[in-house]
Amino acid sequence: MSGRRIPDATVERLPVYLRVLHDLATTGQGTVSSEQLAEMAGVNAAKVRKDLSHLGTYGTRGVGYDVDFLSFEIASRLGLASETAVAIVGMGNLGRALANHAGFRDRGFPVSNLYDNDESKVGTEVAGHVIQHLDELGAVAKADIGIGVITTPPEVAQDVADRLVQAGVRAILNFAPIVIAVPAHVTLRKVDLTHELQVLNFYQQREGADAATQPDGSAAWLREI
Amino acid sequence: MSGRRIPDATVERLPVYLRVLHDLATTGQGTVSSEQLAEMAGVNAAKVRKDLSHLGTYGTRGVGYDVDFLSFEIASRLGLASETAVAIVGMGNLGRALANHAGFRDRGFPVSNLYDNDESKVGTEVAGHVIQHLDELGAVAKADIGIGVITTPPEVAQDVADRLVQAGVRAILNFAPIVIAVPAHVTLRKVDLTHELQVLNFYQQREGADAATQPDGSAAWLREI
DNA sequence: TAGATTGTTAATCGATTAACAATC
DNA sequence: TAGATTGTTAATCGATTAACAATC
Repeated sequence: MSGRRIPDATVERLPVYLRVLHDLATTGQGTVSSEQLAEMAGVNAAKVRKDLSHLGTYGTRGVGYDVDFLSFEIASRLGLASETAVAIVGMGNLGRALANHAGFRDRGFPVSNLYDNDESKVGTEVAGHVIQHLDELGAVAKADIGIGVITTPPEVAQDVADRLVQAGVRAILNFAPIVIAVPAHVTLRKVDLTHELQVLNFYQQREGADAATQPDGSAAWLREI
Repeated sequence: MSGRRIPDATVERLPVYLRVLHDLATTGQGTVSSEQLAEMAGVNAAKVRKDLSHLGTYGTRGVGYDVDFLSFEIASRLGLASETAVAIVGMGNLGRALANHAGFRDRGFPVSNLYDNDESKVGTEVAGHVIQHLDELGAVAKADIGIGVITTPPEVAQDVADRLVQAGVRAILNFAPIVIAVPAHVTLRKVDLTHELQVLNFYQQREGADAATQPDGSAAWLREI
């Protein structure tokens, strides 16, 4: 059944499936089973079928899914039929790296505007774009920026978010390591690099602790005392 | 009750709480209620108390949590008592930006090694480190690298992951837009920038559709035909 | 027809949340 | 003691998974 509301957990996996389907299309494979798609996406087959069932009944029993057709349907659901312009605010190391990241343009997210509040940077070029002053953000027509990316220091991130919202931006990707607040109609996601390292650290350490735990539940290091 | 196993969802939030607690410590605030911590972390108070209850009973009824003490306990659980060295493989735009990212060192994750397979880059310096050839990865003693970061093109990401695992690295953060496989004892996380934009695009678009949906359930655009 | 594979059901598991007794 | 706030319970919700009838 092609239910109306797609679960959040499923939405998170759609880009992964799309990526795999593109790879399959490149190799010329015409159809794919949930089994193979699952294998390549790093999930299990039941989850793939359940996820896809939320989009519609696009598979053929006994055969699988048509790679191109499924690819198109997922892209449509993700709203990738048209390009979405991206503005990056904060031209430090990360901001410049993202501005130069070819993957954005290639995947339908061309970088259209770069901003900073540092006068020495304003007017210089990065990745073919002249850096504008943050104050010019309001001059952009509402529809011109689909997604705002924040790569500023945390101290100014909330202010930048406010300005983006004021300028009509309704989707924000925040790289600044701070919790920012936006109105309900704005979609916010964050990428916190240190956060990733800390969580990795936790599981790595726990894995080690588990490995050192004996069947009787006592930790190995206790024996070394 | 300080249960042994911390739920994944809680682990994901611990770094956020830690960040907030550090900010509070900086302002000199001695104790914090679950209410305030929740507000600052962007979650609800019941979730904060539930999360913290998995670590132990560190709060005081009627008072709240001691900022420094709780901060220390969370940091301990995340394994942040000692530093964890980070190696970055792939010295493109993103790799160089991460190498220069001061936030890593400041948070206990000093960048210790940089690698690339491009001979023209090997031997040059980035952020005070000489870039080494990928082939030298195996020469690193097991304990020297705590976390490997992959910022290569997707085509070589799996090979790089294999080499990191071979070199004894047990935690990997993958920025290459491809699903990579690692042995069970290795912890893997990924950051896919395009993925983030695609998911943002989905919700932004759906938000628009929701706004255009009338109370009776019909979409607004139907009326415009 | 026989084999393959989907789409869906239902059981299970984990996460969220409100409510409140415990207690500082 | 009275007010505040935790830690825990229990209800609810959403996600995962195995199993299998439907069907190509």
